[in-house]
Amino acid sequence: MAIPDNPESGPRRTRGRPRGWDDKTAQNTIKSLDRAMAVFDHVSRGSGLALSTIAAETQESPATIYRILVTLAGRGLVEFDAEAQLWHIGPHAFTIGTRFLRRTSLVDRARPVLRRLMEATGETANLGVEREGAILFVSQVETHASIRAFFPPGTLSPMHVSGIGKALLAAMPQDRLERLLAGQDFASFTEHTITDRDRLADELRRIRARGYAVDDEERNLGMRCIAAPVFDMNAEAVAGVSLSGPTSRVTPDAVVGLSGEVIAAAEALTRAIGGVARREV
Amino acid sequence: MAIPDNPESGPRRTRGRPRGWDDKTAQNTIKSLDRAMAVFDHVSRGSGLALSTIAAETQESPATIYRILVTLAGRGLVEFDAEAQLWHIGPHAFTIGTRFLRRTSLVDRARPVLRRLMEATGETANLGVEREGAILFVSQVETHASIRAFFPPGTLSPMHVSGIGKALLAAMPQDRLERLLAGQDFASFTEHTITDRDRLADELRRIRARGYAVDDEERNLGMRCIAAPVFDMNAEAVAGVSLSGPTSRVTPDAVVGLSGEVIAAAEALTRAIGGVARREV
DNA sequence: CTTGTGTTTTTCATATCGTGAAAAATGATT
DNA sequence: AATCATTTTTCACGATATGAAAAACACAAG
Repeated sequence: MAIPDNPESGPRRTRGRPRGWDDKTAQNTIKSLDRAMAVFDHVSRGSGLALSTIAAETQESPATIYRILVTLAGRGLVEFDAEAQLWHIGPHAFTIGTRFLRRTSLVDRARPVLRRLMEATGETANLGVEREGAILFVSQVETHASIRAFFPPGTLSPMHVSGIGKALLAAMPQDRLERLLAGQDFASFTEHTITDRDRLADELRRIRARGYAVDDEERNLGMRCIAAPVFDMNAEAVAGVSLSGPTSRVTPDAVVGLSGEVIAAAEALTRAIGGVARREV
Repeated sequence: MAIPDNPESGPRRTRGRPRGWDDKTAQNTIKSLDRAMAVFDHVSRGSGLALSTIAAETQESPATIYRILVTLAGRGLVEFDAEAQLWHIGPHAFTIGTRFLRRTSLVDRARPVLRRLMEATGETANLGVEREGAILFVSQVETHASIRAFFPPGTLSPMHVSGIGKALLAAMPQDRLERLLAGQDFASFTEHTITDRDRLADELRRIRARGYAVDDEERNLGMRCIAAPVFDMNAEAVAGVSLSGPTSRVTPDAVVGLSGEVIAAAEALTRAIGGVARREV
């Protein structure tokens, strides 16, 4: 299967581009609009909020909140439950929000995240998804170092020997986990491969606890791998981000520091595809 | 919109309710906010709009548009594609929008059911609810097959051309059915679309008899769909589960077998949300 | 390299319009 | 009825959103 990895392409009619498009330009924001959006966000989080509650929690005057809500309600972005006198997120917010899906491709969104991760750490960054009980590596940004982990996009790997695979297994509901493992034969690749079901269960517990998985020469001798899960809109783990490098650089000591970067990248990607992390649910 | 709302839900201290909550109170709206939301909506509709385009189409000054966009971008509601210099809907809009679905546990409960249905049949499984006389597809588990039915969550479809729509119509009390159909124009999508009121009545009788509905290329040529209704605690059909796939796989012969799976899934979901099927009443 | 063109930002002076305090309205509670 | 806890509305003020125009910018053409 060819992985469509289209780097820079398409129309490029760039004119009048400003220099810094970081967030320094955040001086030109409209204050009142920003505050209104904060209220919008707040309402969407809660499940039925009273006007007074919102006012208190957002530190705004009830009058202001009232006008914001009425305005948003006029466009269906929020909704008023007249029975219970509570404000909810409205249907049109859903309609607008789902329009985002039209242009979301996990792979495209992952590129900048992977690049940043590689640049921050100097190691090869990977993106993998689950396909038929195995991990399919779909995208990658390679390090510049001459000694590097190498496995091209398109590679398939059993779940129990890949960092991403273990990260996904650890983030999975129990029943689905069991169904997936039922079809596995726990093939051994190196002397470090986990081939025992109980040891894997232990490992998954550990992964859940610390938030990232490590493939410690379980697939290839001399290669270590750190991975974290990416969640979709349903808080289901749909992909994993990983960092892979030679054991000489990715030492057990280094893993601790690198894991932070990997987790941050996974979280950034989760946000970029409109996902929500398990714990936010 | 008939999504079962959990009646428990927090404080119910209803006081100081206003009289008319129609739209007469739309005098208290905030002008600038409303205009900003119009821009937001506009951006979400388009697929990549230039600042100048938005300004022209919304009749606002470029400067204003710029500030609105920068503000919204600060919250991830819109996004700026620096390559192409185009504005898009942002990931956070999606995040907020999907929170609409949390108002009901229906979607959450449906996930495992849909997944199992997909795995059992190999075809894409969908969940839809009725909203304003149309079917809103709110959740989906896609098949892995490369030839697949595709319509993203958030899609709206007239009731008479969707399997779920017909299943819901068939499970509806007569008076509500008539009220709903009154507002329909029976738009035709393919040569198989049912555009005649009497033929639809026949079809609904057939659906009631066998317990499932079939969309036989009535919406999209080459796509067949099998659907069954999901009931809430009041034995009202509040949602539908469907299976959709290409006519090459979902043949008339296959429909018989698949329908059993669909009905089972719908019944499982009915149980999962504490509903009761019509006949159990 | 210089000039020209179609963009996108920033500046700035102006009056619009959003704001909060407080009063009025409203329905639940006693 | 009277009281209370909310939610609307009113009102006067000044913060701030606004559009025009100028500046900054990228690219194309000369």
